[in-house]
Amino acid sequence: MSFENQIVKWYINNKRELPWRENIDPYRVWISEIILQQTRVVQGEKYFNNFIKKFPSIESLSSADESEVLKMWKGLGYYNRAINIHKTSKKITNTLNGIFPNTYNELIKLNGIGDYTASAISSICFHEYNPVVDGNVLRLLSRYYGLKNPIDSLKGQRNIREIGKKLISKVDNPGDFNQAMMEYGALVCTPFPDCKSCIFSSKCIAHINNEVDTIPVKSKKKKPKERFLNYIVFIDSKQKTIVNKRINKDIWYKLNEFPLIESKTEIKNIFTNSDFKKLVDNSHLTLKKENEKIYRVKHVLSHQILYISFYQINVKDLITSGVHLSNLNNYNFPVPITNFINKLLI
DNA sequence: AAAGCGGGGAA
DNA sequence: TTCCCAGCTTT
Repeated sequence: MSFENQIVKWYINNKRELPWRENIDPYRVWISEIILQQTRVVQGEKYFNNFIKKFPSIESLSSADESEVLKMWKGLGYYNRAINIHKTSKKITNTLNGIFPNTYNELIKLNGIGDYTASAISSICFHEYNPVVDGNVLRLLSRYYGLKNPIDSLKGQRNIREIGKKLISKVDNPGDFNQAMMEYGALVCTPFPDCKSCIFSSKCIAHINNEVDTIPVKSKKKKPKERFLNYIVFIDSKQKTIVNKRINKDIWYKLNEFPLIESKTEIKNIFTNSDFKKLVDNSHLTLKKENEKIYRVKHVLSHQILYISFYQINVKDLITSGVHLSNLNNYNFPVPITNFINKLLI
């Protein structure tokens, strides 16, 4: 049996029962594909269920506030995915008459949908023969064919896409084939695989040449940059504090935070009045030194290492238009700030 | 072509 | 610690 038919057969017999496989509603498939970008199935599954429960249809999603969509995304990371999902839902509802685009060429024009997602949706929902190229496929095919082009290079990825194109052209169900490739990469041909249980081990070039641990090849190695974030958590006598929204093109775009001073190194000394008068509009606030607490935490992202300090400072004056501490859970904070609030502030 | 963008789980 | 996950967008 050919590779492409063998892996589809394996998929039919071994696939996981997952909520987005209950049907092929393009809305649900689309949401699942966006959630699962750079995200493991086990992590994304609960987000998918919560998201679909909150927004059962594309109309309900399109009429929601952006903050409500971000709330469902909180903790999942790469928050532009949520913003793009919201944008695209509005476009489909308001300018495409609510009709989901049903071809690769139309899908790839939408915000947040690239080659992978357009291929996935068009193959699973509309039976188009577009091969997906994700991390699983790159790993599986580069091992099976013994390819040593770096998989993080455009050339290496284009090559594997061409191979995928030939393979998918010979199967009956392109959606099943694409999901089979990813499922096999996720369950069998993993980064540290158990080749004894692999049905392709007798034909896998990497296995035959004992190169499974060196294929796929990756070229890029970038050192994460270090940043020092100092959050000032003002608290007045009425238990109110100041909350801002991140508006710059940076991490945590459109999420909330406390007043921030970013520094080149870790700040040891306590802030003075002049330090934090720069932070807030109502600079009549005065520092009250007693009851001050400092909490430091290291938070690691893929591309940055964050050294975060929270300075909890009581102020004498009342904060105008502040947020009560018991009301903070209505705001979308990044994970390290949520942890601080839950563990130490409330 | 390269950089920027989260968070968590596994080895 | 290091790797990497159903990638996309901007520079």
